[in-house]
Amino acid sequence: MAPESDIYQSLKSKLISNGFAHGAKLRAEVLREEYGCSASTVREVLFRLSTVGLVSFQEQRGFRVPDRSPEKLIELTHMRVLLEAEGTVMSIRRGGVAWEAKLTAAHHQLSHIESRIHGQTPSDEIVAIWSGAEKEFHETLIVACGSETLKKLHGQLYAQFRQQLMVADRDFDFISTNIQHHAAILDAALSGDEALTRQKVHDHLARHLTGETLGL
Amino acid sequence: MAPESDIYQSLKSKLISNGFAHGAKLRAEVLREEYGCSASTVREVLFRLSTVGLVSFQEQRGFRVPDRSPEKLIELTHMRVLLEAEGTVMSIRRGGVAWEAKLTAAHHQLSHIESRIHGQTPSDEIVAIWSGAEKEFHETLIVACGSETLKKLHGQLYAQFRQQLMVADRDFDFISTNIQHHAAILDAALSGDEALTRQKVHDHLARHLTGETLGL
DNA sequence: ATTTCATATAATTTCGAGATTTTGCTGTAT
DNA sequence: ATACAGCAAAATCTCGAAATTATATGAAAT
Repeated sequence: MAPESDIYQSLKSKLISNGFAHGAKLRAEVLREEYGCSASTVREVLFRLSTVGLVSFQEQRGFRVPDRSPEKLIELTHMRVLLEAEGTVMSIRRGGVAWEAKLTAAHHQLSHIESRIHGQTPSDEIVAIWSGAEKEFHETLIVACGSETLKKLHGQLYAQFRQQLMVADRDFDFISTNIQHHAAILDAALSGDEALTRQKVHDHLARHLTGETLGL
Repeated sequence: MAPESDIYQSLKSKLISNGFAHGAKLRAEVLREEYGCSASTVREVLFRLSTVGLVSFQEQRGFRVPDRSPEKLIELTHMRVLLEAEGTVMSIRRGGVAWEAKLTAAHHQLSHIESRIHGQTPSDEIVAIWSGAEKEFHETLIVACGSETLKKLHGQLYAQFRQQLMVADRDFDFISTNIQHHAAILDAALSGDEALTRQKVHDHLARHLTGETLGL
């Protein structure tokens, strides 16, 4: 039998990879069958996901997938820039060579995948791999910051960001610029230039601050 | 019968005002009686509180009140400075006169209470009033920032910060410096000097960045 | 045709019991 | 004395059904 934590992870990744339509109702009775557990168990999971912003909840009106909104994406991006820039600078200060090695490795992986995608429309599987590598790179940036609080907060924001972005749209034109952005962040971090690093983290996410990535 | 949202609020405020000992076990069966509902309902509430960091949860081992730790308080303070400084600057830019008036009002209230406390050891009731006013002032700083995401995040952090701080300790010696800090933040904000405002927000919280407020 | 109200249907919320797992205790062997 | 196994007690987790509340349907009145 699937323990509740598994259902939590499974539902979470489905929400983040846009396995549900935005605004769709999430009925515990329906999801119950898919996971082979009771409705109460699903309900608990949905409650937990609602407190971290991945599911919206209204009393007596059940659970829903949050709607997409340009404002929300802009706000989430803003917070990501704030936390990621701060966390990366902290990692630079206290991460040492071990962190630099980890970051270089994460970038190498991501870079490899992105150059494969470059130009063509990738398969579902490639998209999933890219998502994992992109997440890994951005998590590695802040992994040595020394603040569990920052990392947990960033995790919440990143998940909501992904949910808003709908990578499933397959608009991978941005990949080529992404390659340059990620390289620029890596170079700045390795050089130890804190101001430059902050700038490059900001530049990488800046296109989400205008609403253009949501078709505005 | 108390709806679940009431139990959530009630438990939350009890956790924040240190109505439970740090590290204490939170058994659903016990809390059930206090709120006159079933254990399952309490369990759901505890789950929700765990996702926002006010309750710690371990699989098959139940719920606990998070332990106090200097590191945690330092991390929470760091994040508060980051978000509160940013949010206040955003409020300065887009809040207008209406926001300035609200902030002045909130400060006036807080200032009044703090000058009454000054020197003496206050009663439970006064502490509760002060807590409310202090929360109100800091929320007002960021209320006009325009980002629901920032406000929600800050709310989570503020709650955890309060839980760590244990105001119940009644060490109100800091009140006199607090009065000056709050006034300095207000003045800086009203003057429109963004850099100065960031500095004053930082200064106000700086004493929590050393661990001294946890007896180190 | 639109609104209002009563009814029927469906969804949500609460509950307490049964199944599972952990925890504490006791006796035995090293 | 310490370590370990087995047993008992207590706590946690899961479940499905009952109670409550929202939503949809349709009839009557304006």
